Amino acid sequence: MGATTDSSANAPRPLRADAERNRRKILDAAREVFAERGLVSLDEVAEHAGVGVGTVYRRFASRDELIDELYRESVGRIVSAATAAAELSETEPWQALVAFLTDYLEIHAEDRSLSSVVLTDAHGRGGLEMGKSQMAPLGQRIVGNAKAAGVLRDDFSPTDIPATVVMLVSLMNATREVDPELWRRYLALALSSWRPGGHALELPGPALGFEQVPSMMRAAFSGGR
Amino acid sequence: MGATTDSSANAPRPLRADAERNRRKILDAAREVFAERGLVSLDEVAEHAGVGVGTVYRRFASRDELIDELYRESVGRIVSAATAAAELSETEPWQALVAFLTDYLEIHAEDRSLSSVVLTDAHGRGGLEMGKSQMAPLGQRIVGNAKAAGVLRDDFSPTDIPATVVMLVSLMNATREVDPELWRRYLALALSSWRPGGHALELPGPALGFEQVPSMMRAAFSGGR
DNA sequence: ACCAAGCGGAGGACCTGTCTCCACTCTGAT
DNA sequence: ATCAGAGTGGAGACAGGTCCTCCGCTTGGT
Repeated sequence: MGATTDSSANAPRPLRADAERNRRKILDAAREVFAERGLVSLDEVAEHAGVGVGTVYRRFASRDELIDELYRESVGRIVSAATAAAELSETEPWQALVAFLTDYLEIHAEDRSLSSVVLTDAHGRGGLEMGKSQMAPLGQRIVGNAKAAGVLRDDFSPTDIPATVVMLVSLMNATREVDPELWRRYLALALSSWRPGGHALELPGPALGFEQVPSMMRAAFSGGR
Repeated sequence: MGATTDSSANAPRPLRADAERNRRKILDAAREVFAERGLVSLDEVAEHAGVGVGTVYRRFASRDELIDELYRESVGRIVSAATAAAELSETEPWQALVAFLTDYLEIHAEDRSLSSVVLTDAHGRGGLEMGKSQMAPLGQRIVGNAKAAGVLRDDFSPTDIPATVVMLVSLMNATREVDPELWRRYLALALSSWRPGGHALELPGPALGFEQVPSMMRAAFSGGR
């Protein structure tokens, strides 16, 4: 039963030292470049990592495999935030809702490509689906508690959360370069529209300057299609 | 001074009947296909129009030229809506704001590609810039009147309008197939967050069903990048 | 009946991204 | 110190997409 070097019987094979070093370089480079420029090509990741394309493709069969590897942690952080908020919502339902959305959007603010990985099933190879599927029930519980406590208008629906996330993340992606904190202003506005009877929150930051508007529009809609 | 057939001296040349017919077919096809699928290639426009690619390229030097031609009217409609709202805002400032945003977004709802043409300068050949430049002052006047009348919170900024447009148009583009009227719900929520002290409006339609959420997410973020 | 204006659409030029291949280099066990 | 074989790099094959040209054939208008 004893193996030559490793304990577990089905250990695939230890990577050679230089190979392991390159693997790390690739993962770090990918994390960095995906976070700031989106899901670029593996050729670009290779260049950023300072290795050849061949090296990247030998280590990761496809970009999707690399994505699964990279985003496991982010998905975990999101699920933790949601779980914590769901628990808090038993006693402090409004504060839990605010905290959840704030945490959730802060995580997205750190990584430009997170929205396409986490909010759709178009990328990755299924390794993240389990984590993602936990979100809906947690969201329902947070909304349910808030409504039961009377801090949300009656016609509020749990799906208003994802719809609002779409709007805020779209805005966030459009204003990343120009004012990376701007989404907080519109989150505060959204939240204040959800209270029954209306309940104006204080806005956490200033609006955009006039000269920044074209750049936001360009980032939001230049893609065409 | 007399010309053979036409009055104006610098008339370039009358188009042959079949050529004129094809020109119309191209324009109509482009309007239709741009409205429902975005700014697709001229090859696709040609196929949709039932003419050869060569015919399209002989008539329009580039896609941008075609765009200028097509969207002159839409820009005109937007400017009219804004002008009318700015005038109405002298006497009915809140209603004017609501009407302006509703009209503006309804025009966008009819045409998927309008946002990339009208809200950026990335498409077209400059023929629409004059119209677009009229928008900012009209918006400022509408906001100014609303604030003077006390129907907008004090910290509301004129640039909150374009930021909100980015959010609502992004949502609209993501929910076109699934629920083309959904944006009205979130416009109502946005508007009610703008009133001083809070003022909950009635929501004009239901939220999305749970099963429609993934499709919205996919449409919003599948692009990657 | 004639012929220039107009037509279609195959295909060339170019771009971007994915992935393979193989001559060479380097690691690490002996 | 040696050397088997794991690991490397990057040119380039391939796929898919857009733009645009070219030229033999068709058609409208006089």
